[in-house]
Amino acid sequence: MGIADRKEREKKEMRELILKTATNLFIEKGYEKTSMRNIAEAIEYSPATIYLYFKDKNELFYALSEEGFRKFFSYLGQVSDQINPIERLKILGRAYVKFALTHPGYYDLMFILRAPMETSHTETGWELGMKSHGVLTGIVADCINDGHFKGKNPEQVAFMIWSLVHGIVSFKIRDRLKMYEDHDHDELLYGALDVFDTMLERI
Amino acid sequence: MGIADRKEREKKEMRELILKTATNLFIEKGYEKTSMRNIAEAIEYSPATIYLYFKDKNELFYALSEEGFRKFFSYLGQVSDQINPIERLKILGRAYVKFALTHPGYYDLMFILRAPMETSHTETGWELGMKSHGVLTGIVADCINDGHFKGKNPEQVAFMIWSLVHGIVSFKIRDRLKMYEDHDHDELLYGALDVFDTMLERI
DNA sequence: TTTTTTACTAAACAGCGTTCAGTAGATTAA
DNA sequence: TTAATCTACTGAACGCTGTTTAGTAAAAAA
Repeated sequence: MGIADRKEREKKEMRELILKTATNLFIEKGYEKTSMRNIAEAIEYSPATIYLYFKDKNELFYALSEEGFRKFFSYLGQVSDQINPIERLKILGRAYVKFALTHPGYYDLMFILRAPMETSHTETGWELGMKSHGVLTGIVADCINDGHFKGKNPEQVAFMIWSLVHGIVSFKIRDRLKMYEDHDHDELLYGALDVFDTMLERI
Repeated sequence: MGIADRKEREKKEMRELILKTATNLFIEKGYEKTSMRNIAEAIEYSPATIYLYFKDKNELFYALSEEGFRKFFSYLGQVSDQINPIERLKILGRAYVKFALTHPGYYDLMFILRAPMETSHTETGWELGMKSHGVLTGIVADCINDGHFKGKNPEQVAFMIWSLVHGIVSFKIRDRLKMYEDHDHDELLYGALDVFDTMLERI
């Protein structure tokens, strides 16, 4: 049945169009300031049409965050296969920060924005998030095997490290670096990572 | 001129009433979900009246954040006068986390929420923020005097530490601890601080 | 007592997310 | 080919948002 095939294809294309347009708008204007009407106008359809493809604004932006998680995971995948796990940890931290600074819109959506998380956050996005976290816990486990973080709970260690990089980029993304006005931000961010590196080398 | 005095007093009282009501609403419902109409209804005045006392919603919530910064600074002031600066650092971190978990609404407003920061953030609030940051940099300076963080830039060290605690509480406040569902959150948060403590003892 | 000032509000504007009855056109069945 | 059905879409509305403005009743000043 070729007609059904074509219809299905068209439906998928429309979904893609909405998603692509929404992504562009959201990257240039930010999540909160991108309205369903904005998106509708950009694709030259009525706002109601979007609701035939996405349940509501949340679902639409969950789909976006899924794309974000895909990008995120590919960034973290770039960690070199350094034998020294502490070195891998350092590289992972820098990859994390680089992702956040390169795709602040996505990062905001994924890790900062307040959005009803009840919806199980689009299975795929969720799985990729878990997988990304697995990269970190894997390296932490290697560190512990190598005698680092002696007597520490691996989950707590991983969470501590994750919090550090999240804190760094959150301040930058949400514009809370006023007290460092006279400092170069990149220098401050990567300098903080350097300090942490030194601490990692001693535990 | 007693009449002018009374009028001024009444004006101040009205401002206080709006502020107090807004605070209550915002603490129980969150910033974004508290509307000017909600506040107006609660104080039994028309929405337009609020605009006679505050330029717009931003200014109203800047006033709120000022109160937040006052509370914040009083929390940080609680750091014991331990002689060992590393110990002071640990206590400061716990005070920070405690503030954020006790007043998540304020914390969100002060450090997470996206709001036009152009307005120089109500001088008083800004000054208290700087003063709070000063507490941290002061202790860091003491640490460096004691031979810790050798060769490191104090600002970068301070920012690193601040980022860590900010990251920890941000994940909690913005509900991003799903991957630690089976862990007790408090245990995770304070456990992460413990891990960091151990690292502090070695640098 | 009359004029002016003050404190306030009703109503509107333009935006928002979302829903729903209705429709034009494509598809299918007779 | 014609009639019936189904599909994709939309106009208009609902109730919400922050904000502005013209107008008013009461208080203060003249």
